[in-house]
Amino acid sequence: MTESEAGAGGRPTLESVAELAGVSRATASRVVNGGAGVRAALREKVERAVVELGYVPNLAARTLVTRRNRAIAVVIAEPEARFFSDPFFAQHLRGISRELAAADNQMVLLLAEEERDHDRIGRYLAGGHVDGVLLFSLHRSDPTPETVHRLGLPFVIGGRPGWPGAESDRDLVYVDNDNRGGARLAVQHLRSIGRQRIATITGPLDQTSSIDRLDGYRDLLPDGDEDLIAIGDFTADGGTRAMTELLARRPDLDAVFVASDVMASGAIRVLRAAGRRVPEDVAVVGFDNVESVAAWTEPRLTTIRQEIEEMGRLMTRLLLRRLNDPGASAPSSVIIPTALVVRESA
Amino acid sequence: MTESEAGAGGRPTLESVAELAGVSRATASRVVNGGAGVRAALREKVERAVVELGYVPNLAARTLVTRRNRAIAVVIAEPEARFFSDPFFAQHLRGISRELAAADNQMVLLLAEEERDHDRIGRYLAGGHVDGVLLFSLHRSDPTPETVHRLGLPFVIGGRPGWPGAESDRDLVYVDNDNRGGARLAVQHLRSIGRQRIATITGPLDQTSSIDRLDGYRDLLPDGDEDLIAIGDFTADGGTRAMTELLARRPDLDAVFVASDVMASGAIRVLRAAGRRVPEDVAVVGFDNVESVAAWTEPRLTTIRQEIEEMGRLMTRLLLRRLNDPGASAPSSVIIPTALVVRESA
DNA sequence: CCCCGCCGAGAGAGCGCTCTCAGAAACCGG
DNA sequence: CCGGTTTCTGAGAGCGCTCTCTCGGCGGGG
Repeated sequence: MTESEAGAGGRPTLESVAELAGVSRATASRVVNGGAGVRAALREKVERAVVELGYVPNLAARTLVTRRNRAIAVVIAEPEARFFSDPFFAQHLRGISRELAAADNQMVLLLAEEERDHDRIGRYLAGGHVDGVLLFSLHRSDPTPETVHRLGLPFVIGGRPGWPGAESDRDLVYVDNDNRGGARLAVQHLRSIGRQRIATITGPLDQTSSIDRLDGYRDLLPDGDEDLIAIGDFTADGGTRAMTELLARRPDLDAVFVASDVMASGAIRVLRAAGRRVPEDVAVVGFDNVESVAAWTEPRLTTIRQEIEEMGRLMTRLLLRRLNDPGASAPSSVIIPTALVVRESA
Repeated sequence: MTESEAGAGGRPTLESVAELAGVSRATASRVVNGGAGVRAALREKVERAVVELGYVPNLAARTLVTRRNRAIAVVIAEPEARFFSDPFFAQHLRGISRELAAADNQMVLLLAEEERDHDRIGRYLAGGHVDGVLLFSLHRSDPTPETVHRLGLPFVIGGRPGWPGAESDRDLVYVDNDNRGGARLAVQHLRSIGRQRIATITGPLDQTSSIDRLDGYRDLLPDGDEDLIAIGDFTADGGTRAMTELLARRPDLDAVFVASDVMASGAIRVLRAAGRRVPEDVAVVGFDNVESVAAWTEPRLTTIRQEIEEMGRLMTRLLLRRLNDPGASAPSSVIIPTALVVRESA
C-alpha cells in the first residue's frame, strides 16, 4: 500500500487512474460509472488503480458536463419561534436525509427568515446548483414557488399550498397529512365519550394546516357555536390565551380539540388552574403526537398522530422520481392518513 | 426588455453576456467578479447585458477552476432521540445559516445515524464539494474528525472534543459553552440560598458536556458524597429515573442541579409526586435555558443559559476565517460564557 | 479464406468558467 | 510630439470529467 495520496498535493484525477491502470481516460470513466461494456480484466485493473490512488470523482467537473448535481435544496421559511420549539422540522429533515442518502444525493439547507433571504435563495436556485427543491411552510407571500417554477426546477411542497388555483395546478405536487380527517377523528372521539359542548383552539389561520383542522372540526359540528372557536398560534402561550378566552365565553364547555400538542399543554394548564379536572370535566385532544410534549402533560395527552418523517421521505421520493423521469407527467399529490392516539386526557 | 431567456433552453453563459456587451469573455468575467480594473463604460455595458440575459454564473464551472465551492458541510451525528426533542440543533443550524448567508456560502447538511452513514459522509467529503466542515456531537468512536483531518479540510468542532490528545492539538479548533463554569454558577446559587445537601443529575458521561458539568459541580463540592450523583441521559425519562434514585438514596437532599432542562422537568415531577415542595423543600436548577421547557415547568425553572445560536455563528465565523486565510495558524478555540437565569425553582 | 458485423477501447471535443500572459491603448514627463 | 510606463483588454489554455465518434480486432457465416 502506498502512502495515502489523497491528503497532500492535488487529488488524483481520472487521468492518473487511467495512467496507472494503463487504459484511456474514457475506459476509466466507464468503470467508475458502473463499468458497463468493459472487459473484466481491464475493469479490475482500473478498480485496483482507483483503490490504490484513493480516487474520488470531482463532482464539479462531472456536474459541468452532465448537468446533474445530485443535490437538492430544502427551503424552510419559518419564523424563529416555530423552527426552534417544534420537532416538526427536525423530523422532516431526518426523513429527507434518509431518503436522499439512499439515492446518494445531498441536501442543501436554505433557511429563510427575512425578506432579503428570499432574494438570496432565488439567486442560489437560479445558479443551477441543485436538481430539485423541497419547499416547506409556505406562506402566502412567499415568492419561492414562483421562482422555482420559472426556473423550471422540479419541486415538491410540504403541506397543502394555500394560494388560489394551487389546488387545480396539475404541475403542483404536494404531500400533506390528513389534517381534516385527523380533526374529524378527534371530534368523533370526543363525541363518542359523550361530550356535548366541544370547543376548539386553532392554529394561525394563514396556514392551510390550521384551516384544514378547523374545517374537520366543522365537518362534524356544522352548526357549531362560533363562541366555541378560539384562534391560537401553535405556541404554548397561544394555547393558554385561547383557553382562557374560551373559558370566559363558554364556561359550560366539556371538551376541547386543540390543533397542536404544544398549545394543548398550555390549555390543560389553564383548565387545571381554573379548577377543571381533565378529562373528567373537560376532555382534551391535541394534534401532532409530539412525544416530548404529549407524553408529559398531566394527564398525558390524547392526540392525533401525523407521520412527519414519512412525509419528508415521501416528498423526497416523489421529487427524485420526477428527476429521474422528467418526461413523465407530474405524480399526484399525496395525503398521509392520521390516526387517533388515546392516552389519558380524553 | 426581451423575454426572460432564463427559463427555456440553455441558461445564458458568460460567453453570451460578453457577446451581447461586445467585449471578451475575460472582461465579462472581471465585471461579474467585482469589476476591478475595468473601465466604467465597459463595465456598465456588461452589467446591462447581465441583467438583460438574467445571467447567473455556473458554479460548477467556477468551482472547477477556482477550487472553491462556497459551501460548507454540517455533520451531525446524533441518535434520533436527541435530534428530535432538543431545540439545540435547530438553534445551531439557525446560527450557522445566518453567518453563512452573510458570507454568501451554502450549507450542506449531513446527518449520520448508522455506521454506514459515516462511510457515505466520508466519501462525500472526499469528493471535494465543500470547503470546510462543521462537526457536532462527536462521539468517541466517530471517524469523521479523522477523515476530515486526513483530507486536509478545514474544520471546526462544536463542543469540546473528548478524545485523548485533542486538547493539546493546536490544529483542532472548537467552540464550546462554559459548561463547567455554568455548573459552578448553579451550585453556587444553590449554596447562596442556604442549601446544604446538593445533589446532581448528569448527562451521559460519554459526552464532554456532561463531564464538564459534573466537574463544575465537583469543583464546589470537592468532598461531596457520591450518593448525591445520579447519571441521566438528557431525556425527561432519564431525569425521572435519576431523581427517583436520588430520593431513595438520600431522602434528606435539599437541592438538585440537573444537567439539562428537559431532565429537570422530569425531576421536578418526581419531586412533587413524592410530596416535596419545589423550591421550599428541594431547590432545582437546570441547564440550557430552553425556553419551551424552562418557562413551562411548575414552578418555572431556574437554569443556566447557554448561547447556542451564538455558538453556531462563532463556529462558522472561525471556519470562514480559516478558509479565507489558509496560511494563518489555527485560531484558538473559544469558550462562550454561561449565565444564571433565576426563575422560581431555586 | 474473405468479408461483414459487432463489441470494446481510445481520441478528442467540449461543458462554462478563471486567469495568465501578451499586446493595445492611454497617459506621462521631457 | 515621442519613448516609456501604466492600464485595460483579449486570446487561449486548462480545470476534470463525460460522451460521441471512430477505429481496431475478433468471430462467424458464406
